Amino acid sequence: MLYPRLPADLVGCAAQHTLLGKTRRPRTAFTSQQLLELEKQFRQNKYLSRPKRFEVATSLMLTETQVKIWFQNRRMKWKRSKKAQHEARGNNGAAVG
Amino acid sequence: VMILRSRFLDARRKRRNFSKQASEILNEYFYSHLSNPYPSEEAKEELARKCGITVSQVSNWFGNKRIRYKKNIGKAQEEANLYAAKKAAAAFA
DNA sequence: AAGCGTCGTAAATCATAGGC
DNA sequence: CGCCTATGATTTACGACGCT
Repeated sequence: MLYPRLPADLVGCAAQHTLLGKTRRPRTAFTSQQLLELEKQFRQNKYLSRPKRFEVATSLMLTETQVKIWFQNRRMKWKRSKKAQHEARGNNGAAVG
Repeated sequence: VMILRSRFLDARRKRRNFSKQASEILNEYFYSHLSNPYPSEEAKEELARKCGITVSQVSNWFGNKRIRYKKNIGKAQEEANLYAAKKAAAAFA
């Protein structure tokens, strides 16, 4: 079902890891309240301490792993947006080609 | 309830479809690398330049394409044949 | 070893574009 | 015009690998 020869492990694992006994957590739709609080925490700290992570996870009824992953993803998004912003200044009207 | 997530945060999601030519370039790359449709960072940069879009957009395009191709092999096969034929024609020219 | 970091990705979902 | 599918972008969740 996957491409015959992918970079080995890249997709290979994602496709059938269920055979390893683990089940991937279904995609959760975080509530706006959860998102609001997570964003608020992120504005204060880009990285969460262990105790803070527990506190946030508990109050939002999420697992600590979900909170950890959310922060990891949020940092990547933050980085992308900073990069995009940076690039947008450099050319200020200049064409690419 | 939380579906109210939209309406204000999503004005950013304005998008335009890529040009016909850009789609051609991306599809040609995809179908000529079907056995490993994972362009390197360098390849993505070149595709982005040729298509006049960003590297992130190239990544998005390949992510969407891989998934949607797998989800409909039969239908996509026609597209694959189309591009294979196109490639063959180009080889003769 | 444990554990969190980034990077690249799958898959689901969102929101709009565009055809009819 | 509204409905519907195509399509680009965003959002969760991981595997691989890094470092400490």
